[in-house]
Amino acid sequence: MKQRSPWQRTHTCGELTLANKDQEVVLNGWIENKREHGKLVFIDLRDRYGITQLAVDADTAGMAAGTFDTMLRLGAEDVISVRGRVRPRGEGNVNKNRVTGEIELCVLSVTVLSEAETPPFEVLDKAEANEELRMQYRYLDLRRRPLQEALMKRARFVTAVRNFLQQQRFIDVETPILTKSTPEGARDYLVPSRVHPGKFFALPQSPQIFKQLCMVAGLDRYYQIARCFRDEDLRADRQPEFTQIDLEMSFVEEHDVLDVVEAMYVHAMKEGFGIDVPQPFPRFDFFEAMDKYGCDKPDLRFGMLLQDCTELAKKSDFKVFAGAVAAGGIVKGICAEGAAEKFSRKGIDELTAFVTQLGAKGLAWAKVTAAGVEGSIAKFYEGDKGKELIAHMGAKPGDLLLFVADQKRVVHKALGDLRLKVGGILGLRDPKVFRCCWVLNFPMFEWNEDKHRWQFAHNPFSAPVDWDIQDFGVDTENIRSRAYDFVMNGWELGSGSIRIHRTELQARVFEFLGISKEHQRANFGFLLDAYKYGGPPHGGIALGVDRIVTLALGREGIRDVIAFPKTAMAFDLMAAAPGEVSSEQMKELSIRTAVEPPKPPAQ
RNA sequence: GGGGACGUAGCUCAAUUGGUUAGAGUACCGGACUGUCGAUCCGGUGGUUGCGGGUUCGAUUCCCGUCGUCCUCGCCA
Repeated sequence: MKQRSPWQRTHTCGELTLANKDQEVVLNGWIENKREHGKLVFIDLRDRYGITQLAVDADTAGMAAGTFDTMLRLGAEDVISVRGRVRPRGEGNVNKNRVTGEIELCVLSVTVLSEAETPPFEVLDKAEANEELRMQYRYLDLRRRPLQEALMKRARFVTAVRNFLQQQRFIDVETPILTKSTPEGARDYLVPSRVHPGKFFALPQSPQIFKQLCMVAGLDRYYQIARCFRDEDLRADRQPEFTQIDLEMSFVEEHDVLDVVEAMYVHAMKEGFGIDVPQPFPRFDFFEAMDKYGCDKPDLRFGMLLQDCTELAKKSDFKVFAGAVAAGGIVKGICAEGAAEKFSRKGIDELTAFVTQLGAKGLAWAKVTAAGVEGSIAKFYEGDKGKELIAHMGAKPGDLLLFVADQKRVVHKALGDLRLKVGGILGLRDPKVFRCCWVLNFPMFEWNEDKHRWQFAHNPFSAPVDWDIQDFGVDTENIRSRAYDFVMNGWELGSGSIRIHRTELQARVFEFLGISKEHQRANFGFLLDAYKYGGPPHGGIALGVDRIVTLALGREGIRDVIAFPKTAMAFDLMAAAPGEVSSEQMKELSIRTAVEPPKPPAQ
């Protein structure tokens, strides 16, 4: 039999029920709450598994001397071991909100394992303290059930992913954390090398190159729950270090990757969170997604698709419409079902302000009635013209029609965001509903206005749809890459591609992007070299674990699902990191800071 | 780097558009209480109003700077 010290628990705080009636048990945990009634005291004892009520009755036969007084003295967050007898609570005293609510532990003795100072905030299920304080005392915040639940479900999800991939013959491979700076992309976190004075490692922005090298190595299927580091400014959905499900497969085409990931995702969502994600995930061509949803990450929880009205607008008397078309633009509209009476004149003004902020010149609108349309564009759409518009939009009385006329880019941005906003107002974006999709064939390059040159849209290793393409300079904006995104509820959760696996093509992409031969050699030489020795066709994807868990649990931001997150200024309030280091350490690393040491306060 | 919001008791907030001794709930401390479950009742301790400067007879309140937190744009292949 396993050895157990007298103070060690026989059960957790979440498992005792009527089945344990009359048993003598030992529980360990934190005091959550105490309710005194003179000679009777109730204490809620908490551990990860639940809460059990302790009843300390001064008149209990066989109670160890001093137990009652000790219990009276103890308070919130003290850590104790209690020995007692399980007893039913009796009629009218059952707490149905708790698994252990039908019993209580009649305390016979107590051992104080650790006394706690009054905590800086109360450890309650509901977070009442502000985030700054909660991050500073993260270990206290993590005692709260919602946070523990997030960590447990996250762990279950990740385990399900591992099990699935392992079964699909993927190999979990660890790639370096100390690696090489990549010239493009996000800013790197750098680590100075002691033995190579003046030289620096970079923390990986992703294991991208290494996983491709795993393919060249013949591992065939690689995966890793990988930590990635990017030194960019943060957001609610962004941390300087974050976790990806990173995978790569050899001898595959898009559908092979998508099929595996889709099956993995459905499995892990069910195992981790009990969420049923409906399949199959629709697969959109990039331009199809843009046309229908105005963005490359469609929220499929509701319809309200963008509908092209350019042809109708062409012959319109409404100068805003006709004018936009004449200027080479387009006109599109959305139909918000039954929304006519939900938006007052003021409400529509707010929507107008919203799209104006996004670059649109205005918002044309019409409420559909039995007789036709009324609203800002009604006088241009009287009689048959109005009927034609209604028919074109597939609208019925009570619907609200919203239109934007401008250059395509502006229309898609404004109407795409407006669709989300109106959908939100109408309650069509239920956080408990989950709809996934794929978006394929992204443009290979995008124009960088500031740097005045083309840059890759996904990553420089994504293959073009046309393997034999000779000149990237011709019709550049229409060159498509074999890149794809994984999207759920309007959030981009993953991104990947079929890669280039030939030296020559990879070199030409780099060349087109203005990365010199020397630069290529210095930064990607080992990848280009690797391809010389036989690189298999391959492709993969990386999914953002933090975002997936956040969305699945309906939390506000990814900080809620990360054990020890950093602030918006990338600062760890608990550890006070980053911090200063000694001059000896600096000297050893051959580095000097350009920051003036803080002046000592004036005497 | 830009914009916005916030910073008052351990915690969450209030304080009359600049005016008496900065209040409440909760936590904490003391007391009462044998069926509570965010127990209840009575009493009490607790404040550099983030920090620095300015305007004013007088600043939690107005102004400038600074620090911190959050949101957001840029940025994030």
